[in-house]
Amino acid sequence: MATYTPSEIEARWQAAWEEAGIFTATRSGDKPKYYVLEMFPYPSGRIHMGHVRNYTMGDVIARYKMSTGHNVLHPMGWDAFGMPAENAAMAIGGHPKTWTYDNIADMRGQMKPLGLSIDWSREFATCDPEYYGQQQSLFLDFLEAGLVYRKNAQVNWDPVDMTVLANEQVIDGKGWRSGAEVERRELTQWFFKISDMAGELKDALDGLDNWPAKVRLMQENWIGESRGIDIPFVRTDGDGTILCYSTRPDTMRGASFIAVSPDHPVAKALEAENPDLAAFIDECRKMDTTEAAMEKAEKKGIDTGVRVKHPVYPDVELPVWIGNFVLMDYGTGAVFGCPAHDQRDLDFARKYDLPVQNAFYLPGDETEVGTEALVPAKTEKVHFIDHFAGITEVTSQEAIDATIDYFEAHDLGKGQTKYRLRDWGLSRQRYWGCPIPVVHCNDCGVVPEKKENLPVVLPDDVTLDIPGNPLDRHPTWRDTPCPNCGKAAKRETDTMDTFVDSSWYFARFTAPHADTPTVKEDAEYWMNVDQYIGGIEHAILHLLYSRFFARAMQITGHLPKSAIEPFDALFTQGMVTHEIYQTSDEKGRPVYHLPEDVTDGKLADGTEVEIIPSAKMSKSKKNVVDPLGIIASYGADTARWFVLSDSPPERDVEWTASGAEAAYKHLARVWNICDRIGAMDKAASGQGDDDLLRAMHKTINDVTLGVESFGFNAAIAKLYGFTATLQKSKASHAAQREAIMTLAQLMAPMTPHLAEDIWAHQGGDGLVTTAPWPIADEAMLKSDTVTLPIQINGKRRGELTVDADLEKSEVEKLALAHEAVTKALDGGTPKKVIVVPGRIVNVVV
RNA sequence: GCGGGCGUGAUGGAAUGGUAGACAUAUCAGACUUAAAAUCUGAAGGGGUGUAGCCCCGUGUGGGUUCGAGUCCCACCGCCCGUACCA
Repeated sequence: MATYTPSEIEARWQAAWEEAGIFTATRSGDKPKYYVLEMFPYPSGRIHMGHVRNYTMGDVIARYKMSTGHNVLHPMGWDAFGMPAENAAMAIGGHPKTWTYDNIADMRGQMKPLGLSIDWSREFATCDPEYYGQQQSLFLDFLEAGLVYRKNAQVNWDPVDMTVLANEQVIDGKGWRSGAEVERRELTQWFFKISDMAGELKDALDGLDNWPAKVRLMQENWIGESRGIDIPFVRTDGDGTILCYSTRPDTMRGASFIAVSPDHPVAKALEAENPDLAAFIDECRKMDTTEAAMEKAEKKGIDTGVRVKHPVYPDVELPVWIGNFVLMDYGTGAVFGCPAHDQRDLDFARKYDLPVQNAFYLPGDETEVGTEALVPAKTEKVHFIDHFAGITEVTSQEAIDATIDYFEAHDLGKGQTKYRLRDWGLSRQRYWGCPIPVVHCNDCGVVPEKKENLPVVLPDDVTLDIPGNPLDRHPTWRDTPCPNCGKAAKRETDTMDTFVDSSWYFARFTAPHADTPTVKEDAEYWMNVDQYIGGIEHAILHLLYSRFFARAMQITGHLPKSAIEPFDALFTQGMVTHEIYQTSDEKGRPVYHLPEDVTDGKLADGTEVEIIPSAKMSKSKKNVVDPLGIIASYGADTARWFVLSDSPPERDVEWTASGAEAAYKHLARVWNICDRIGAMDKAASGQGDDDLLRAMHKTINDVTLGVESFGFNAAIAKLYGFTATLQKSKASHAAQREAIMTLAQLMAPMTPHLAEDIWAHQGGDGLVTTAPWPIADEAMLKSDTVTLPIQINGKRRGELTVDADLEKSEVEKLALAHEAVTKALDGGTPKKVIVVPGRIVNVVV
């Protein structure tokens, strides 16, 4: 008897697919198109089981759609710019470009043996000048359309290394390399005007029916639409007004102070003359720039001495404080504090001994606020105290609306809809990114590079041995004639955020080598992405930026209007998690190690590593398994089968060696069944043909539903069950042959090589990959009888087997006659009987 | 801090509000074998008991809605993701 030898089978069928060219996507009118895309990988150097799982899922969908008569586009590329390449260059020498392209070659080589149905002719890396040159062209179009602008923004500044740090490089407020206390520094930077589209981006979420509800909710909260009011507070020193934004103007009676951001013009103006304020503002600038750090920091403030008039009670004066918790980017950078009805304001007021006064009570409970702010739901009715707009007992929401009306009527303020979403800062003070194609000219100012001069190519002759952006100190690259006047000028040395690269790659895949960003016919044919698959960690930023880009590309004529929501369906798979292995160098700085270099918590030289359960780590304490080792031992089909069967796609993946072994054994079992059926007497009669075929149609139905709903693990469980049935079957050759060929088809999206081999072995027509998906016969799915559990008071007490189409009343009669029921009733009558046809009977006694 | 999610046997997990633990791993028993491996068959949530049966408990904790809750609601605990310069 022959044995299952995946290495031989897999190489053979991959060659067959290649020769048939079936994964090369071309526009054609006779089939519906289907574009399936997995979030493209960062070329870190080695693929891991998480990648295998991600791309196998996409491959299952792509292959399934191919066999259901679709013209499938399934491309692959590389998100190739970013910090790790620069870090590698600093740590081990060499050039980011070499490191990146070497990694891409390695990873491509590791990916190909998986037998993915990828159209490799469309492959590109975002660091290819052919790609980022088109990105520069897009940038110039966005600039012309008014979608890009410059403004000052703060960055983390390392005063020792004299460089800008990413948030990730700031650890407990200190630079990761230098250990120096990080400061904030203001730079002029480029921004995309995403905030102009905030309302639209929020409203369009409603139409994304095939996105997970949690992602839509996260985006909605992130965009953060709020209805409130801008209220100018008049300064008592006659020096104009301070504009505050509030979503709770109804609590105005309880206002006891104004708090402005340390970056607010009022604060900046006073900084020069007041050393105490300057010291406080300076302290605020020591904090790193992340929202989490700001929110978790102790709430502090300082009185500026400035006073404003209460807009409703002009006799009341409110002090103006600088608060470290007020964000300049949100609202107007100034708020009024109402301690009685906001916990943060209350804590602040108690700390600095500011007045606390209720604006309302709960009806019938006139307790003054103590240590806990009174913040009932906006839908709850509250009793207002002496409200200026004349309202008494209404809900907070009604009070807010009435107050805004009152303020507008009396010209005290203006109702505003604001968003939490800020503009997208795209400037990065780094080398390994897409150069921003503008030139700074002393005479003409900021001048866009001419399109015919694109791409602005990154120079290769740089070194990363000293911190900072080497483009800043490049001897010649920076010097360039002004595109406008021709005089000597200097290039912008900032590069683009890598999120820009990943915000339109899906559109580029439709015409990956065109000399324009997109090609109309291709974009119109292939867009949208029908199924997008990726990690939940991208739920907000990447997906929101891509949605913005699709709109901006539509405005600038690079995408059709139909593609402004570029992803029709989204599936978020579980995280790719890792342990981090760390040691320290002589200066106490962290050094990281690959899992394959760590054995029992030690390096080869015996050094113990610290295992950090930080950001993205492995749930299990086991090391990360190299997919190549698995493929070498068991074959790609085993790896694919296991990563799909192990856990539900939306959860984190965990590898177990025994699971892989079991997957291999199962595939070998299927192969052996195929072998046995091939050797059967073709003419011999058998028993149980009908049972086998019924089981087969049930399995077709279950697996089809499973694949369509991303229930891959459940689909595989059904395939296990059907394999066991087939294994024990004594049916005729014809029935068993039909069963094994159907089994091969159902397994084909997951284990395509094995499926092809079985298909060929049984004399199937052509390739199983292109064979039409089997269709379940409805008539074979129905069964004549059904077994219903009988519950008494919700607890299972017996069961009843009845004809499937028996009347409800008849079922009830039979149930009441059941021994367990008569015993429980003890001669009495039931309070209630619930019969759910085909499901359950519940008797309440 | 804030926003979102998750929590079920020894383990990964299954379960349109309707028999909790499918399927798989590990375990145990049996068949085959001189033996082992491989393969095949079967058992198995915990506890009790009169042991082919029956009863009690059981899906992080505590409440609630319902004829019926792993599933829906509220509160809490733990973990994970995001938090705008990691990708």
